[in-house]
Amino acid sequence: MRRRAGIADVAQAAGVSTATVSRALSMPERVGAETRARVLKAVAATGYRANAAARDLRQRRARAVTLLAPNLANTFFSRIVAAVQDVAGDAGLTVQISDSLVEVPRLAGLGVDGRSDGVLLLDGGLPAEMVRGWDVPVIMVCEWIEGADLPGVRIDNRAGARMAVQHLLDLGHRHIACLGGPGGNVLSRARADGWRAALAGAGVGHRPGDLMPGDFTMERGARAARDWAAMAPRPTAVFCTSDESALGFISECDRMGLRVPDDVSVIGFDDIEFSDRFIPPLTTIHQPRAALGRLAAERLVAAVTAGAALSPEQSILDCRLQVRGSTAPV
Amino acid sequence: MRRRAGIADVAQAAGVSTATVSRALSMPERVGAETRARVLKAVAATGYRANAAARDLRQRRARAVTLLAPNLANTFFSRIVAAVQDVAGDAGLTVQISDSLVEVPRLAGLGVDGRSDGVLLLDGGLPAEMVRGWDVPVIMVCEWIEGADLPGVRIDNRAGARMAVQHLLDLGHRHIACLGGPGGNVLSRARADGWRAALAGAGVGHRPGDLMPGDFTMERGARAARDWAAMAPRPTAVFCTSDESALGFISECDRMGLRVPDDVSVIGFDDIEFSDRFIPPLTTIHQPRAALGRLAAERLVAAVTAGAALSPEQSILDCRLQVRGSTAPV
DNA sequence: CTGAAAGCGCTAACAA
DNA sequence: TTGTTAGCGCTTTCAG
Repeated sequence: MRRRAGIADVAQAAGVSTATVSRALSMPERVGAETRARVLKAVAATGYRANAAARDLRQRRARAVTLLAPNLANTFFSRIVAAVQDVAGDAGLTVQISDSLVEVPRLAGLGVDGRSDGVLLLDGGLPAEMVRGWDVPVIMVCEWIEGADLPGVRIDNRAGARMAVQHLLDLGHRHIACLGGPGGNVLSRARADGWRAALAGAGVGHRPGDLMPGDFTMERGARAARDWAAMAPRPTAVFCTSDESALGFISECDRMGLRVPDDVSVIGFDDIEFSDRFIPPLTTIHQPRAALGRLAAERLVAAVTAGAALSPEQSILDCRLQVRGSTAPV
Repeated sequence: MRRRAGIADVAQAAGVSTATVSRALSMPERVGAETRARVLKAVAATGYRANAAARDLRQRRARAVTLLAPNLANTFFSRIVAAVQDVAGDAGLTVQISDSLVEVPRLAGLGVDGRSDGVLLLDGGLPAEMVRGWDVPVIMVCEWIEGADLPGVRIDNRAGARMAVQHLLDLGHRHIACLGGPGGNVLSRARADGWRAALAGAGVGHRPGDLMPGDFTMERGARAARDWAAMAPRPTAVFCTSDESALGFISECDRMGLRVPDDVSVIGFDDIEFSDRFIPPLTTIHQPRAALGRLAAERLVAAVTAGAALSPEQSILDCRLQVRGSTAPV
């Protein structure tokens, strides 16, 4: 296959300068109609396609944004990724994905190597000073970094957790366990706080063992179910800080011959795809993932295309209680 | 914030030429020890970081691969995406994601705009001539394009489907429906073929209505369950060509007061995360998604870094029957 | 071992 | 309206 045509080939074929070709393609109105036609014909004849990398270098921008998340395999992220891709794609920006769990040196270069115009950060666990070292705009999605006050898009996790626990209280439960998330994670903390606050608000106590360690995964949820079954007295309800762990919990209950919600009420957090179709359907806090991804992408794209800084505000989207079949009165 | 240091700034600070700085950084052994030290000091002092975009342009490569899939929101893809990211990242390549469902013109530019060195294509529905028009290597993952014989990595879907149906036959089922996938999709066809072949091999017949239209989604699976319930006689087992649709099917059976596997055996295809923890756990054909993504990425990365063409072979990975609780003897 | 100079392929001032 | 001329920031001959 012969070498791909460059702008010079087109210019020659059309009998004009390369500058004219460039203009005919990117600002057609500033070129004579007849010239433009000649150029377009030459483009068609040569099969010319502009080299985006060269244009980007010249214009000192990358026309790309980076999505940085821990564990891309997590299905929680997929909807967000899709929404981001959608918005960015419509704006003519490429989306690059990266794993935030790789070594810091590799990450540090990300925001400064000229290959990305902005970052969507879904991991609140990165060192604030590293993120500050990037010289492209950064927006946090879902999570946030304590003390680095970056622009962000998220829900009020603490309030969501309170709603969840309040729902259980409303059903008459008075012994409510909480299955936590990964240690150190901001969401884990906020949601566990909400659990505590709801109980305190209702004057209901809890024992040390009622806050069960977790990590948002199904396997860990299953393990928690076994631990729960061994407790005496058993909590009559459990607030799982993620849907995945709730699903794992329920599944393991089933394997132990215990029924949800008859033997224990279970509520989750996130409202992932499968929750609605689980058996029983999972009562949970709905987190609008597509909207979160979309809004974050829109804010970032706006900043990037305007060449402006991101406004530092936090966009807080609503979450809501989605009552389904996994919770019942005591 | 002051302007980011360029290679010229470093050169000046170190009292050497830009060429030497470049060499000190990328081929340290070809520079005098003392000079190298001076350069590194200057790098540290200026906070210099090479502009990757400029390097890439000069070297005429993008150090990036593109992952092109329909509907990134589909959880089926997440594991593959993660595996690809992992392999590519380790090789120093960026992963760009794109939606294969956007308009053809936008897609056509993808493989020729100099911003990507290769494509992982997860959509068998793209026009072959467009893909042929790309001038970077392309590897198909999971799906394939009829008639364009591109390198690929996948399982034998027809054989997998046969295994699934054979399992039902072995359990004594003689009236086995098939819930299909999206029309025109290569996987739909291959899996439905496998269903037909297995039945034929066992001398078991099927009626026209036994091949139910589907699209791999849970909602459609649920709808199929209602259709199935209305059939007379009802098939005693159904082979769903995707796990998602199987889960939707089972869930809807539950809502109708019917039990799986007591009232109907259900088998899926893919073995997604949730299948193992569904109630009942889903019997299915395990498709090694991480391995598929990993191998495809490895092949592509090898070709890209060697600057060589991809060998045209199809890598066929093993799939296997994973028996769980959603199937039972008649 | 090091430096000067020529680009990668394109766009943006500036003139004409 | 069009062409000329410089670069974007780096790497890579080619000399020295």
